[in-house]
Amino acid sequence: MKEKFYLTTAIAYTSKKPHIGNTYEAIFTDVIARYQRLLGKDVFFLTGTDEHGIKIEQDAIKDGETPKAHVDRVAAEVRAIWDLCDVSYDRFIRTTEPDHERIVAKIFKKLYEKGDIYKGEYQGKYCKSCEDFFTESQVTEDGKCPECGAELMDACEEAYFFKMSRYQDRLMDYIETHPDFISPEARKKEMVNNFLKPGLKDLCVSRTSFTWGIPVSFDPKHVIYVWIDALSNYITALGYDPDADVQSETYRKYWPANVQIIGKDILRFHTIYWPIILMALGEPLPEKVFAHPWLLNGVDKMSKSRGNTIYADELAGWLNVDAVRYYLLSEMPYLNDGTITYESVIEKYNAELVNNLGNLCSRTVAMAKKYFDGRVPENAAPEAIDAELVAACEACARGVCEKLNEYRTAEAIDLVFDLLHRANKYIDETTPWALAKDESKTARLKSVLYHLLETIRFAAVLLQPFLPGTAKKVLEIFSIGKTPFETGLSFGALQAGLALGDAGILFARVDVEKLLERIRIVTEETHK
RNA sequence: CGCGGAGUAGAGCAGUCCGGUAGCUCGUCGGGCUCAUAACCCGGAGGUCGUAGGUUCAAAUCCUGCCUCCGCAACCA
Repeated sequence: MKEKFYLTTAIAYTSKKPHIGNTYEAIFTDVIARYQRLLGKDVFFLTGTDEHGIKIEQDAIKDGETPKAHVDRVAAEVRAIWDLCDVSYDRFIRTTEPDHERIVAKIFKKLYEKGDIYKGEYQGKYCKSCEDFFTESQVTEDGKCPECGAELMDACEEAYFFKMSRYQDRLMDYIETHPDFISPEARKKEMVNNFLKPGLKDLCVSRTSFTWGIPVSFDPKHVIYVWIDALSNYITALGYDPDADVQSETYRKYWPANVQIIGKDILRFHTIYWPIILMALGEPLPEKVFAHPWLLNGVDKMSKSRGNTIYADELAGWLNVDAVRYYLLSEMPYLNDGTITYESVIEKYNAELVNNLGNLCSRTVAMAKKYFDGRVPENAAPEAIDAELVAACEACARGVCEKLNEYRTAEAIDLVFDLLHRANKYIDETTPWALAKDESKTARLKSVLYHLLETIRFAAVLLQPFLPGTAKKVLEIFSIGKTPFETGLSFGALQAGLALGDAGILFARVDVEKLLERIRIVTEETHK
């Protein structure tokens, strides 16, 4: 039986259309999902949308919609962007699905009956104009509303709380005995030092200040607050039921998750509250929670109010999907925040996709057509330098797998592009155009072209997780489809005599200045 | 002394664990090549490796102090 691999993204909040930073998470996770499938595993990739809460209620009113219409619209936008970006999820869950709502209500009830959830009072500050509650730590230094700056009034609201402290020691044990559970390492220290060591406070898990949520079944003036609702998606999507004697086949097969990929902003919820909820339910914990950094526009955090938001679909429209994927994957650091600007995306596109990858394919296929009538020649007269190229391919394959196993996608994809650079250099070293002029060197010319074509095929196999669309096009030159790593990463698999397809133009060159100008004009129009 | 990360060429980064002539990409200057999408390949210029000390034959790398920037610090989706 195939080994399973279950991975999830955080679910996107359907308050507004997701920007490129949100999209990064889906693409990053997609790379891991595709990689695991190419390794031959039975992968289940879950993503979706978080659709309850006061913000959505408010945004819907602002847009003159019902909350339901609002989340339907935004969820469709999220899904359209994920689809456009070739995010190969197996299931797209929405927290407004009846099955999810039903199970979450049951989970809440079960935890209440176990005594993990109790009724108490939520102490806080309330802003009349924003109609929103804030905690002491959220308000401004002089005690004003962090949103609008107005005076705040003391407020207290009846609410249900989760007894976090009850599970604190068990969670500490788990973190200590599973050193890879919270990753990267620096993030683990933040969680342990800031929250666990000082001692956990109980978590407020219900609200009465809004109604767009899942009602507490035994006390319906309360709705279940985001944590239990949203986090549970990872198991409700698999058919988990807290009251079942035997869990569904899907759940038994895939849970616990091999990795849950999230943004660093919601680490606490996924490494403290979520594991504790699972412990309370008596379910196993995920193997790993991986927190990725953020993507900043220049030095600023992206936000609609700043007008500096970049969207994946717009960017893909200017270039193409794999240009977006390539930029995000190669430019995003492992720990620190990454940056994105239109200019940097276009420059990277020209330098690597057009000049390195695109041109390598173009020049190699052109030579194969010219010298060998578009057929793969045999490796007739190999020399030492060819072995170097083969060794580079094999080292690249090993390196890509090592890096992907550590979720270091930037370093992994860079290795492939290093290999492509090596292949371009090999052309200069072997000067096939000179060999072509001397009939006595035809055998050697065959070997050179064979090695080039095989390197391109090899690189395309490795590019499949990162740039699926491009990899597919390149593999089509060799008349092959999706290729698992096990069979694809063996240098020499390419058969002599094969008729090569047409490479065409993989990536068209872009004039940076002209395109930036067009983008500037159009974005000013649409984002007014 | 709350916890943690970072300061390396004009920009963006690697190297620091296991001290030994400072490296990569972009930009810039020059050369080569002509198979290719004016692409590709080679070379030059450009850095007191935040700062002050210490250890050492030798420090970007180890130790100590200081400066600067950033993340986290409990209900922010």
